[in-house]
Amino acid sequence: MKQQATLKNISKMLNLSISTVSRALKNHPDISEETKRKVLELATIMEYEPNAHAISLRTNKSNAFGLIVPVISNYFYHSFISAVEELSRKAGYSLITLQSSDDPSIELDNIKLCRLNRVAGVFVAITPFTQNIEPFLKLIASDIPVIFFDKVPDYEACNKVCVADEEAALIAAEQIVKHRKKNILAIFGNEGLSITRKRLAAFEEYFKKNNSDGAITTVFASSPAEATQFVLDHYKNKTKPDVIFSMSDEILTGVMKGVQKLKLAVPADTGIISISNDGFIPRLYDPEITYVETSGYELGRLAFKRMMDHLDGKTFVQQLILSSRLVEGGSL
Amino acid sequence: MKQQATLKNISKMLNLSISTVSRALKNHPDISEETKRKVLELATIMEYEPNAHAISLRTNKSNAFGLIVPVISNYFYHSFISAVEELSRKAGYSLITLQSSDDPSIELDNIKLCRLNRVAGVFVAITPFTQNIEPFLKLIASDIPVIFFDKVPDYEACNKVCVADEEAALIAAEQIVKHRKKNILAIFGNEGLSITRKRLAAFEEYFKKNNSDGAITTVFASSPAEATQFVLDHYKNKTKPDVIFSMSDEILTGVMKGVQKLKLAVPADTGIISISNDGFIPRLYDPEITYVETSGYELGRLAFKRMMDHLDGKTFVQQLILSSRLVEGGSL
DNA sequence: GTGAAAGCGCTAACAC
DNA sequence: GTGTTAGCGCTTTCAC
Repeated sequence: MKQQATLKNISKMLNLSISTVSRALKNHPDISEETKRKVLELATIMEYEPNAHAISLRTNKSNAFGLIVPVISNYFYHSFISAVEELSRKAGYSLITLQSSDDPSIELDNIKLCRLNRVAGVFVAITPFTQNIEPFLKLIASDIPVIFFDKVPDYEACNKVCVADEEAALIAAEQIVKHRKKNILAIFGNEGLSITRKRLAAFEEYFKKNNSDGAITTVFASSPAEATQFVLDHYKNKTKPDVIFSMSDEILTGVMKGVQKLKLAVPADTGIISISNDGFIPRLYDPEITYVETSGYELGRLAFKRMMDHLDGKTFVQQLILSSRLVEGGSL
Repeated sequence: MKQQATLKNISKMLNLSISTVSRALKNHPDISEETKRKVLELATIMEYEPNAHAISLRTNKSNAFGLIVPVISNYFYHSFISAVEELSRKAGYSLITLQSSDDPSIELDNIKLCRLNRVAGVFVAITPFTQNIEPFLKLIASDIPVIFFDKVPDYEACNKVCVADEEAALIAAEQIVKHRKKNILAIFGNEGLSITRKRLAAFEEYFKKNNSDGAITTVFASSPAEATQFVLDHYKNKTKPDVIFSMSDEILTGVMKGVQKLKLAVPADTGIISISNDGFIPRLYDPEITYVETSGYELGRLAFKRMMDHLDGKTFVQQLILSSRLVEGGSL
């Protein structure tokens, strides 16, 4: 194995001191042009690359961010990860990706790993079961900024970036009313999640205010299969729904399976509208499903910007909300 | 900000030398029980955590793996990443995830990053445009093992783990013959990719040997939209295909959109069979699509095992193939 | 304009 | 059983 290029052995070869070489490579004004030239030349030949660990040790900071998500293989998170990775690399940082598998104790391990690696900052979406956010506050106290995204704690005094859950539900409700649908089957996700509660509240609120004559049937599906079953059940009734609202991509996959099973024509037999991450799922069908986008990729960009601002000294607490937008398919 | 617990300041507080503290924490037999007890107690109180960078600097190895993929948001790779992350964490390693965005020059940067961070090993799926694998060979020469997966170079003398492309296509062909389909529309991906060539060759080979009376129409779609178009075109003909073979999840999404547009009944009007990563896409439809699985998650497990074996000294070159299996839906 | 030395946190060879 | 020392690669202060 070829020996590593270090300041030490470059300096030896040129009969210079280590510090001179270091300064030459940093283009320090003290060093003569002649010396700089020689050093640079040899460094290039030897493919000198500074040792990241040595630098991290000195500065007690690494050139890496930590990113903790409940699961990587998720409709939403891999878009987020993709965005953050891209921006991190461009800014000269690496990204350490960690998943908690919805387990708070693994999450705790992951926090510890971030601390061990003295990461420059942490992006985190907490698990549905995370109760205690003390460990995160301790990270912050150790001078490691934490940006919560998507699944954020209720605790106020921390940096958060979220998609506009209320707004997304509201836009969907608006569309339903605009298309004069009267008999709505609204399928939400797990009732315990705050995302469900928020979207549900906004959805119902809108109808209370704007459409007293529409009948809403609200159900909660904790899996796509349950969503399918709800569709099958409700279209057996005499009074069939004329539109299905789906809270998420995951629910939508279940809904569409039901729709296919019953061979319902969309939008003739029933309208469909969904909230979706990047529109991947809604675009799988024909006609494409009309959806309200809450983009993981965009959220990643927003979170990254917040992180960099924080590192630039804008350390005040901020809670950012990413706007949603309607993408028309042919399903309404 | 609270001061970090280090060996140095623990030793000061106990009036011991740094090395004694170090040894006590490592449960070294030389150290007296009494001392060990005292040290351990204080270390716990102070929440001592060894500095990963200091250790990496000494050993010139870090506790992290590098993982380079063309894109994170991909049908296949995020399952792979998920598996490798999980196993890495359990083995005490972190995972640095990097994406090359299908750009060899970014890939080069990523390799460099792995080297700077002195990662313990690298998992890599190369971009479709990677010509020069010298940089990877240099990593290996610097004592950093490289495991190629999925998209691997033609170069022989390196460690590779792949899904069984030939076998997968063969199993699919077998099913088509078994179901007595005679008029086959076979849709493959980008003709330039080796994965396409392999699957195509195995597919055609099988029919040449086993079913001289079946008519195969082979087309290449470089996007789901093109696949959709192929379906629309071929079902306008007098002699309609009685089965569609789709080479990948990506193609399948396009195929199914065409099938929905034409309101073809599956399997009555046409059979469908696909090769798929984890079955996520095939299971979205009703009936569920019969597919041959080439699991990214399983491939991740295999690659990780190979990496650990390599680190354990089994450094010989190996090329591993992950078997495929048939998962029956109701589409044939 | 250049060099010597200290120190980041940790480990291990070598005293005693 | 414990301490001293040197060194991993780098930066920076202080000398000259």
